[in-house]
Amino acid sequence: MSDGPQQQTGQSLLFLTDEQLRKGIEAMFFAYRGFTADPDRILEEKSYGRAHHRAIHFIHRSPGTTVNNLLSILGVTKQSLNRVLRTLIEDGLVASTVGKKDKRERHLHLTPEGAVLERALSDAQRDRMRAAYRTVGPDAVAGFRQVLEAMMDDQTRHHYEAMKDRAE
Amino acid sequence: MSDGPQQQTGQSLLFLTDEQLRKGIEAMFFAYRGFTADPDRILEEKSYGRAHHRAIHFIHRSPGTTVNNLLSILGVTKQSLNRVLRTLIEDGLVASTVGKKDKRERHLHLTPEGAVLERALSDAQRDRMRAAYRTVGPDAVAGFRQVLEAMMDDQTRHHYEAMKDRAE
DNA sequence: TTGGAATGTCAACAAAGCTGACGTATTGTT
DNA sequence: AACAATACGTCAGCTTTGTTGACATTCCAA
Repeated sequence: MSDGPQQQTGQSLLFLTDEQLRKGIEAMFFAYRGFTADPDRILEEKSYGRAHHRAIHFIHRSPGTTVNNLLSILGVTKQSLNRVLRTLIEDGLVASTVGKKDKRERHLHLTPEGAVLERALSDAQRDRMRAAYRTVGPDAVAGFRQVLEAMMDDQTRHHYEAMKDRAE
Repeated sequence: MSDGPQQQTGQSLLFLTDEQLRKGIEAMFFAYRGFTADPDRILEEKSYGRAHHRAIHFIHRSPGTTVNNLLSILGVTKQSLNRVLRTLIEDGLVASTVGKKDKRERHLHLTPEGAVLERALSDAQRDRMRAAYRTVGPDAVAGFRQVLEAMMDDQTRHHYEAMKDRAE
């Protein structure tokens, strides 16, 4: 064969070789380390971990969200999330208020102090992202986002889409 | 101002807004879950974890690598890696042989059985990657790789580059 | 009104990271 | 030859963050 099993519509399928895919896999692995490195440094000072960061991020994104909702976004068990939330509440970074309609629910908000940490974390993470984006330009960034979205699970993509256009 | 602080060379900087960057951050977070989901399922059956997967992957990539080298690629402590390596060796997936030139070193290889698991894991991970790549096309994939590479730490990028073109 | 479903909390355990200390074999240096 | 440095393995103990199981509270529907 000269062009692979699929019908070629004029463009090469060389980007689908195992070798190319393996490079993508390794790039993803190594890049994720960079992605978390800067916030990790800030978190370490305060003795928090990535789980705290994720909780803070999505509470900031969806103020008033319930524990259950946060659970399904983060994809962990409620017991695991609860431990993190408890410390954040004790430390005064997150406020938990009993639901008005349904008293079983707890609505979560960042306190002013929590918002300060959120800002520090997301600034750090955005700085690296911005530098990368600026280096490669808008077309590459568009491709980046397309691949990531195509890589998500359907359920996960649902969460992502739901949040995506909320504030634009 | 009408066009932002930087000098515009004709193209918009809208892709550098905080909002766009936040979307990229969330896309990265959600996509990484998809990225690991398929191998995770296979690993769970065998009571292994992601740490085992990473070790197997890079031993496959660099047959005969030493423990020290693997350590610096993975970015963990030797105690942590050793725990994983020990179980893989006990289970007969990895072979550790004393170095010929330097007898202090141990050279790591996958056994045939280890290669079988490696293949299963990377097939699963590649399938998803391939589907994503195919959906978005080669230009988007090129952008994806560019952004990931720009996001890495310098040290990490060094490991990535060193491995990148070994087999093409 | 009562029993089941939903929401959230507490307890105990496991995986996988970490530091620190130490032993052993080997290599390199003085 | 003596000594320091390197590579590796291991023990002990700690932290973060995931898990399952048991339980209290609240809501809703039969």
